[in-house]
Amino acid sequence: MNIDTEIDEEVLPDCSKETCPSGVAAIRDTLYVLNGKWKLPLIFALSGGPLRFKDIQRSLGDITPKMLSKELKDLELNEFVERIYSTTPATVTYGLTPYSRSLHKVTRELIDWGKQHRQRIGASRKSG
Amino acid sequence: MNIDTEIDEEVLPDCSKETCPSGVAAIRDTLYVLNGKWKLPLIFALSGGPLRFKDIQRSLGDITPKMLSKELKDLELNEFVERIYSTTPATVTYGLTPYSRSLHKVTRELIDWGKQHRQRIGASRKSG
DNA sequence: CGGAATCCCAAAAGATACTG
DNA sequence: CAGTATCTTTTGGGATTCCG
Repeated sequence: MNIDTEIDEEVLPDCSKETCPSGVAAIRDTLYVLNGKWKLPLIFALSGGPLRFKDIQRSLGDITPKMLSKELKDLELNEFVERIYSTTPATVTYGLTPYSRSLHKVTRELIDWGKQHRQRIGASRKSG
Repeated sequence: MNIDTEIDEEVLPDCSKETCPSGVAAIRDTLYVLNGKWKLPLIFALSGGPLRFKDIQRSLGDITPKMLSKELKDLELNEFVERIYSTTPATVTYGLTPYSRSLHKVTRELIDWGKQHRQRIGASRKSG
């Protein structure tokens, strides 16, 4: 726990210009911010309303507290998630920011695709 | 290059049941198949038509041949990409399968979001 | 050009234990 | 409950070399 908590993250990768076509660049931008195994599931888990640390953990199934803690910090930095302090009783919950709502269609498509893909896998495993 | 080329990958993670809500599970399913830095950009890069190895490399900007080779294999296994052999001249290209088209809306949303996010970042860096 | 083989490093992620 | 600290393992990914 040092004083200035050095944050040297780049905002976005440098694949923006003529190095790669704009579509590829845009996808890479998105993936850069939403990278890893947990960020999107976590954001979706909060879409029903703010949750406490332990409840998020349960929603995600098997994330370790260390990972969850780190991911929450990342998402706070990128303004997708905010801590909500409440007194009586003194608890902290994590909720989505307005900006995170811009991800709604992304998560929607990911869910839809995941569902149909699982069906496909199930079907193909039966039929051969 | 051994004989049986052991493939022990699980088709999908086991977060499917009551352990986590269906939306979270579906997102995790999707992310499990499309994980990493390169798969989605790669699929999108091929959406304009089949490309050769070197051309894909150029499209993605800076992927190493080793990574590209690995990612192409992964995507072949999951039936998103297929090799296309052509004679006269003898070349190999990589093209999208019909199934990969089911990802169209996903990539569309990722691109849209990436573009608007980059704008937002640019704007906020100027104003604040 | 189209890759495969090898080596190496950094980041991601998991296990476990611990504190307020 | 809400995290933090340490440690270990796994994966991602780059550099380089080599071969058909």
